[in-house]
Amino acid sequence: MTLFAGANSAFARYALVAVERGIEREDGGELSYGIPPAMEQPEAIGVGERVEVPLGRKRVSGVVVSVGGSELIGEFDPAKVRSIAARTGAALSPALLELAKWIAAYYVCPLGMVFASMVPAAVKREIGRASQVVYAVGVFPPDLKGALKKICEHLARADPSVFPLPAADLRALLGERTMRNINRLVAIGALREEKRSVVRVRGDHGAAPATFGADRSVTLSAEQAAVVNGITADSAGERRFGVHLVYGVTGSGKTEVYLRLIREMLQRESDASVIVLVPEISLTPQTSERFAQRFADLGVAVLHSGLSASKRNSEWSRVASGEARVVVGARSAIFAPVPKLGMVVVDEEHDTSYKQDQLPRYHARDVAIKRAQLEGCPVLLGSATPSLESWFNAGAGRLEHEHHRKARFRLWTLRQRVGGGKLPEVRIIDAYAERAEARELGLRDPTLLPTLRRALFATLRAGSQAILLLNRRGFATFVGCAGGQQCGWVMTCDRCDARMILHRNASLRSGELLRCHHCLSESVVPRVCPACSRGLVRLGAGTQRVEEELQPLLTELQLPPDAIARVDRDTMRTARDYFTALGDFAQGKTRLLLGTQMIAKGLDFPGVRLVGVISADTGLHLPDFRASERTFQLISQVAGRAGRADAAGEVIIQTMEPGNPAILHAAAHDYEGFASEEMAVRRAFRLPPVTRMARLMCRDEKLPAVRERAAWLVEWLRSWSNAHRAGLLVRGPVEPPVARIADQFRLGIEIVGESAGLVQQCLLAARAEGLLKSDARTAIDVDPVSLL
DNA sequence: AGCACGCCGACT
DNA sequence: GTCGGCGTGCTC
Repeated sequence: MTLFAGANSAFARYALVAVERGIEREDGGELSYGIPPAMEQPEAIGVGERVEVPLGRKRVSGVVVSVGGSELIGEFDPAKVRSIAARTGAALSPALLELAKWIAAYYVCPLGMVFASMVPAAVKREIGRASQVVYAVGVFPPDLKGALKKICEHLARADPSVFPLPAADLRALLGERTMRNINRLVAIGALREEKRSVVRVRGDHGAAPATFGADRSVTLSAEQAAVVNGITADSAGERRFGVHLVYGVTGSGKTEVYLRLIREMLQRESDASVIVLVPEISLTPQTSERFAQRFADLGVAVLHSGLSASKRNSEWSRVASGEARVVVGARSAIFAPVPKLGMVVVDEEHDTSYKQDQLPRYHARDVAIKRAQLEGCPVLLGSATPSLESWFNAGAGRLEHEHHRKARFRLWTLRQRVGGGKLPEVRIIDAYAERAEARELGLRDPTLLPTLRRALFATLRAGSQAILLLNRRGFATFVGCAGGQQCGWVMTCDRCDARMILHRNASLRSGELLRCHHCLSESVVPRVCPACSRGLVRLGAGTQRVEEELQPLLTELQLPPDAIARVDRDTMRTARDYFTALGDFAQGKTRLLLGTQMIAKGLDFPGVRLVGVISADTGLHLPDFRASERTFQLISQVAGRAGRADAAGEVIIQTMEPGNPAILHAAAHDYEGFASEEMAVRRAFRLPPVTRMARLMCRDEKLPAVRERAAWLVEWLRSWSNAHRAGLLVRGPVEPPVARIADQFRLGIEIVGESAGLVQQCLLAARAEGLLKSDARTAIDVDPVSLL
């Protein structure tokens, strides 16, 4: 014990801080810091508080995970313990802290990284927050005369609840044109100056005008009422946590069910708030407007990627203060700091955008369930095409012997469209057969085959609207030598093992360029084949190609070229572009919407009579066990856009595989049939949701290095499973379909187990051994939504 | 994630 | 002989 050891490093209290860096150690990676006594005024630092701490020569933010005495230093050299630099912002609630710990453990990721993504950057950096001087009534001195006396009489008469007031409001109240008298009153103590922290939003001129018509609270159908009443009853009483899967066909009025239940829950608990998650892409002004109108009295906050930093920060504080009791937002809105959680709604729960593809790789639906469990409230999962995970958890489509695992979700079904609307008629077109027909008609390699072409022509001529889906961007997906087999040259990316995609671009002299969709590199299109100097072919149509093919059709119909809107990632640079395109279509300004999966979701367009799927096969043969499920969902979702309300709609699906079960079931609007067939496949091959999976992806610039590391990991994981009798299946190293991206070779490892717990234990053991961590060379993905 | 320390090739 | 490559490990 050194006498002077404490001279500059001993503190009365210490804190463990999870810093927002990728520090990953077996103990979790929290670092110990001293708490300077002066910092604990007026209130002691507590668990969950956000702080800034010195780390190396930088200052980083973090969250206090525990406070205590010098025992928190552990083995670390006490002389090296530094002091917390600052307290920033409000503390995270105990439930959010607990949630963060669960995410860090379940998704095998550093706790600090979880905190980093729980609070938006704008909120952390306090963008738009300023301190504002406000005035409160002080003590009036007895012997005042003239103007000052009058002002004090005025202040005494005023409603005390309006204070403290900002300067401008105070001047207005007192009818003073300048600050002169107010400043004099401050000087003598009749008024007190205080500082208050406010978030100012630049360029915010109040709520957006309601341009989409007033939201009317309609009478519920018997089915809807049964669901609302059932869930209301189920979540009453002591144990309110429960997961409710609302499976309802498109147009069955799921949203109205959510709205009623939200109202019910908020009425039941006057201090609670509700979080509504929607896929980023469907968070349109129309969506948020519906909530904003229905819950205008309770306050609605909308969190989406299009918000300015200051707006995001102000919405966040409206949520935290309870001023907004309904929060609508995409994935990260599940971390909204509501004072008390009354319910969570996850709309379109099957949507893969709920899974974050960067660290921490969490699934917002599953985080929502965990948060609801921690806070003791119900969760609603809604979809017309539930993920097989949720379907399985709801006990639907299970075999007899699988019922020993009790259904964790309650299933609620809406089978009818509200207002008696009919589901659209779907026609499957054999693309192979119709191509022959097209050739006879003299059409050169068309993307729109005769049936769809005729239907589209008729629809547009009749003044109706149509939607065309092709889930592929660009003009052509294949640029190669016209010599075919004799030469075989194909344009590929030199940094990735993938073909480059041809994009038309009018601003270029050549009018086109090649782009790699993996590393985003670009290249000019060679004039001739670099290998043999023959010409080039451009095959495999994308949305741009369809757009070009549609132009003569529009001319024939005497429609202007802008009667069609192409909606894909290339044309929609910002959220605003997307909203504008959908808005124009909803108002009938555009007649034809052509796009990728972006157009499959979103809002209802009553004027749409025809939906065409140009190629149902695009995603069908990806080497991913969910390829069928994805295809089924995409076709079902886009087909649901046709003919709502009173008018019947038509859907035409072009495919090279007219007998494919995913396509047949989607065409028959038969989710349950599809689910039971697909579940049989998953069962036979021991794939999720029957089992649980985690996937590791190793990356390295050098191929032998990845091979060695992946092989070594596979070995270790297998021997761990054997030693612990975990029965895990470790598959790999598996070469992914694109084996090299941006000069990084990739190799995957799939870990499949009977339960999530077994898979997690294995990963945590590997991490504790120091063999596995998420870094630039290894990605850990628990419950992956894509294996590509 | 940064940023240091530390051991092997082409330069003055 | 040195300058510098990025591989490995620590940051309280």
